Amino acid sequence: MAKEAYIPCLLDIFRRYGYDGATLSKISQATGLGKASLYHYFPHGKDEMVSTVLDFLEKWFQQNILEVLRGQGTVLSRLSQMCEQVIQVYEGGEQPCMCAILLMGSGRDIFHAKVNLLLRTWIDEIARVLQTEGLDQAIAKERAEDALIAIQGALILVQGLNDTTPFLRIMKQLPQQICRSICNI
Amino acid sequence: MAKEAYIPCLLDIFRRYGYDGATLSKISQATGLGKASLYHYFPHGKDEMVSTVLDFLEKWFQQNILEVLRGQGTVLSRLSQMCEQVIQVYEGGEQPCMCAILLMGSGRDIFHAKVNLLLRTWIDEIARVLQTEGLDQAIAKERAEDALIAIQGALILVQGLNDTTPFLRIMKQLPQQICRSICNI
DNA sequence: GTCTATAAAAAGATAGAC
DNA sequence: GTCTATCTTTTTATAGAC
Repeated sequence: MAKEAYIPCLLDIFRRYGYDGATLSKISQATGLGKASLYHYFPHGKDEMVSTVLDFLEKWFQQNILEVLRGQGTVLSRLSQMCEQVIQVYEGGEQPCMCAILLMGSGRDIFHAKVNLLLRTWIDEIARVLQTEGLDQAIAKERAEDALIAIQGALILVQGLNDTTPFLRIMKQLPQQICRSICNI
Repeated sequence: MAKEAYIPCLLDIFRRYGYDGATLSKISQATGLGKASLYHYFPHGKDEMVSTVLDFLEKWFQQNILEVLRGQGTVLSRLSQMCEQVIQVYEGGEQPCMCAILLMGSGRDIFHAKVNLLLRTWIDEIARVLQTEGLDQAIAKERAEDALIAIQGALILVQGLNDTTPFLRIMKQLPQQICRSICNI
């Protein structure tokens, strides 16, 4: 069995318990693998598991977010496609964001650089899309930040309220919201 | 020394390391108290420390957020005052939110009810303020949710970017944003 | 109230059989 | 590749002296 097969399970565990809360015992139980087997796949232990999951998510991000933003169609259409992907990956708001998870707790020191890069890349790409449609550079960057703030904030609130409604509402409104001066002129 | 004296230090530790990452060793080092002394103040261990911190934050929230929202002045002025308090408590975006911290990790199971109540209370109070100024009930609730989403999302983004600028920008824009149809008519 | 010392439990990690 | 067994380290918790 290839170690990639365990990524969905690992992702689930880390999102559920966080970096510090995801103990090897829990991971062992969830994957059905003994601790020794886990070290066979991931010689450097938990950190390597997180790294593997992050690499997977980065690839997913490249293929499903960046690709869509760089693709064909109007700005509005591209942002809508992005939002659909976002809804998918967070399972309609049921799942927290791995980036946020890693920023809370002692995993922060280890993985901050990767999370930082991913967030900046995302912001830059949204801003680029808005700019190509004539939006001022500074405004475009702020709008892109606003988009990520809305996504991350909605995911947090939804976790706290135990109700995904606000997340789905925000995702529905986001495309119009972000390119408002472009569409409304 | 009363145990209340250690609350700021405990708050700092939990915000920095999260529930699972905040070990007794770290807490011992940060407070300058031996482990046995910690159990003298908090017989039930870490959970009681978190509970004490949460009680403190709840009181702060009552006195500095709810009080302001229920106070004198225009809607815009009250929301502005709220935002100033928010900037204070999160130290201009440097500090993460204790609610978000507790929602990520295994502390979630223990403290979710308290976090949930606090978030709902906050939303309800903002919505109430907007309603008294004639805003439709459903819209007011969505706007209140939007406010918390903006705050929480900005705090996450700022942690990821290591730059508090977006948080301060969001806080500056928030009052106008939230009561826009009231002010713009 | 604070400490030292220590115990008990859990987590992280490895050796070696199959 | 997976396991049992074991080991080390860390974490949690307590007893008892001062």
